Amino acid sequence: MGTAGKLERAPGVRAMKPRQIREAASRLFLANGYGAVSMDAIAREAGVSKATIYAHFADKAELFAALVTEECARQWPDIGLLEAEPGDLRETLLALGTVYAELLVSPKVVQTYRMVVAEAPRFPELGRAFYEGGPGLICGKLAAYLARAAAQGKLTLGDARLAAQQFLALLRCEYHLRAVIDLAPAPTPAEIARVAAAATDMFLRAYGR
Amino acid sequence: MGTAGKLERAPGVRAMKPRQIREAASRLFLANGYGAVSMDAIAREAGVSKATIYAHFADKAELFAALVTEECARQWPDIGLLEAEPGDLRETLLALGTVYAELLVSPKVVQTYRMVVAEAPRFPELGRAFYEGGPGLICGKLAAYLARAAAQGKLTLGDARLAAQQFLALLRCEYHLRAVIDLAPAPTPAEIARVAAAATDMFLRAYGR
DNA sequence: GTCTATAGGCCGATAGAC
DNA sequence: GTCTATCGGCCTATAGAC
Repeated sequence: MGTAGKLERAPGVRAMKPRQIREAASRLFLANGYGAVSMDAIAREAGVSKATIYAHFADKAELFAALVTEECARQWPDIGLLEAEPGDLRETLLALGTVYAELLVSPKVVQTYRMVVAEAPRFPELGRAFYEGGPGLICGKLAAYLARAAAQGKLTLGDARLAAQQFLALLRCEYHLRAVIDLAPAPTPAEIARVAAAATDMFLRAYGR
Repeated sequence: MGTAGKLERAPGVRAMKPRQIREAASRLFLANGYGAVSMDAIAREAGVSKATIYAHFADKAELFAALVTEECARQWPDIGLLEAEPGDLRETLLALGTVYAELLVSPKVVQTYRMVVAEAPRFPELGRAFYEGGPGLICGKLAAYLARAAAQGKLTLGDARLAAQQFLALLRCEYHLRAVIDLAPAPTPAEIARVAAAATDMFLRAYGR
């Protein structure tokens, strides 16, 4: 590491420019949208020349699609609690509900959602990437979890997938809408907790035993 | 009408160009987004010169804001059934649910939503216009309706506003998300009916007596 | 791989005639 | 009010040196 051979480079420095480009472009696109961001602006923000960008990405559309797709896969963590065997149902739903309701109004997710919605007609792959990396993924896991809980007699349900969609819809609620159309203010943690509790209550009153 | 005086014009012809501009711009913005539509394209589509557009609108941003704001106020009809005295609750919720769930995936509403979401950070007035002309309006009316029904002993609820939000959230469900991110296919009328029925069921199991 | 320089086009907005 | 003509600028993308 200290003595670099002829053909070596420091690992952190290798391919540094591409990373700078990705980060700068990602930041600008998420904040300003596809149409309002120029390649000049990205080059300036990344500290490289425009030609360097074109050495790594065919054109602006490809750069945009690559970055947003990447972002879609990255921002949905922390649903491990749905993998475990169903314990106390209310507790699990409340915990999942709080995490998910919070995530749905977080700046990163809101910005990514805006990009995907705005450009979905012109970049169809973004819609699929967003859905499958986010809402679709969690909905599938929740449905499986609910089906297992039902098999254990912890609740009574007809269609597990529908029930999962309903629970997630209750978490989306008005706060998500207000966040994506920029209607302040953002919900406080207390309001998030209230929404998660209300969703859990309603869900268990409908399907609990 | 047949004999036009010196200073008269046929009423349908008066101010025809401005209307052509509005219609053409509206169509193009809704289909392609703010950034992807040029003033040249609008002029071409409207059959007028660019200078004529600038005689009626200060600049592109003002034209866009005016049209989208207009569109926001226009597309939420048919909630008269919430003004009447509460009759059969299940019937009313099911009827409202069907209309609303259908509206939420209609092309016009989906396109308007995309515009508002995409440009909300740069045109804050759009978010307010959309919310107050659409979801906010209907939520307020539904909350009032539910409160009246509760006063008549038809259901038991804590917070009417929260309950209204929950019912509307259940109607939004996954179909709205899939529509706005362009994930085909659009739900069939049968699927819409199923969603409305499921929302009504869940709501009444939670709050009905 | 990365730069500077620039091609070539389209954009928003305006001037001035009618 | 409406047009034609045009300005200055910024945009995407590339050529060519190193």
